[in-house]
Amino acid sequence: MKDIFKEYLQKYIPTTDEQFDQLSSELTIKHVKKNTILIEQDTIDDSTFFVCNGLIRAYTIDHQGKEHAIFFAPEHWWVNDKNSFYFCEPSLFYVETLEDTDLVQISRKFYDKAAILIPEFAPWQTKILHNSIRFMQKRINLLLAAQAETRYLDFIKMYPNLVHRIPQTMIASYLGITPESLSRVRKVLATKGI
Amino acid sequence: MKDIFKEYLQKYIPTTDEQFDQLSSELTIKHVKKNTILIEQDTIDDSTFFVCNGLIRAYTIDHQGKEHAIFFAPEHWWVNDKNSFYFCEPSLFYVETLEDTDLVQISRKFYDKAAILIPEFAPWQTKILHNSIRFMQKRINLLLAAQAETRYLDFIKMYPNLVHRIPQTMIASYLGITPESLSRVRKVLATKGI
DNA sequence: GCTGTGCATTGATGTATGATAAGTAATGAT
DNA sequence: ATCATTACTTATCATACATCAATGCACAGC
Repeated sequence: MKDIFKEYLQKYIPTTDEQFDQLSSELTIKHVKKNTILIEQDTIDDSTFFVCNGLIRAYTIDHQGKEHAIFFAPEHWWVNDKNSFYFCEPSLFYVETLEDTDLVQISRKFYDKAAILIPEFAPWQTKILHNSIRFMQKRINLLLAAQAETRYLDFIKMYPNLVHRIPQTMIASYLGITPESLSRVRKVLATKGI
Repeated sequence: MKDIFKEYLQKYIPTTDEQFDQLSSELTIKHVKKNTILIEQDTIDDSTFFVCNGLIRAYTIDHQGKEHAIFFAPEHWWVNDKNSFYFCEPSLFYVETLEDTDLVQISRKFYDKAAILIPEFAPWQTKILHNSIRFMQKRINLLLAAQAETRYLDFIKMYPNLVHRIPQTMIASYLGITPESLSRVRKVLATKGI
């Protein structure tokens, strides 16, 4: 399983097998059943997960008990709660598996070691952060500007292969609408020929 | 004006006057009148602005011609469009002054030079990125979970000193509601005693 | 095969917010 | 100071979406 992570790493930044071996002790393989909670809301956990296979969702629960999907993470995504991982404060959301998932648990130490060992590591992580910021800005703009149908169309365009792996209830909560509304949106789109 | 930026910098990371002088050539002082557009949507501009005094807003215009505030930036904020600044792609939004504003225009080169000259610079920037991500996640969660009144209350809590400097139309667009709705929300809150 | 449980759909009804329009207050220019 | 422009409020009506409740459907366990 670590090999998947190694290959992924080597795809983006030059990493020798020796370098990887030195970092390897900071990595833990986990095979996790569907519907397992990896990070609890309001707890402190500084680990990051790399998804080898499977699917993860991050979500919050509001005071009414309603869930709101913050993001989904399929294969080759990094998952953490910045509040907890970076700032050592209570996490803002839950992180949970939606499928049986193989993942690599990465300690905070890994980042520090990797930054020293591999010169390209830190800049690459910076790029990932920038990417995530522009992604979120796009999403905020959609939530402000577009209505349900547009948001759903954007979702299936962005994640064409996830639409059928994620329950509609959760897609609805990602879009900020109820499952009923999503169902109606889908009905309208179906008459238009998707 | 560069002194304000220098003091700000030295407050967060140890920077000698000599180090700062070496970077100074990558900084340009600008005094900009109210309502001046600094970055156009859909153009490429890799500069970052540091606000010394004044106030800036970033916003998009949708296909209906409506404006949507992405964020506001008062004194001591950094402003850029990641798409343009980091990825050299067309910017996602406009950046405009809401008040007469003094700012430092920072070139992309500044970042590279500073990272070499000052060891703490890159980690500090990483921290700013992480902070901005958790801020945006909070905002997404609010847009998904909360209704107008809660979002407005959160806004005035977050930016107590900005509420009276930003026209309500723009606050409304930040919250994802119409100015009329904001007016209604404010009326209800007024009867409750703010 | 049944039967239960969890999602998705559908319909009836309610509500927060949008759209439009018009009035008032504040701001800025001459 | 006056007038023009912009910003905010108020009112009415329209609508997208929520809520509540019922039904349908699929799959799991027995």
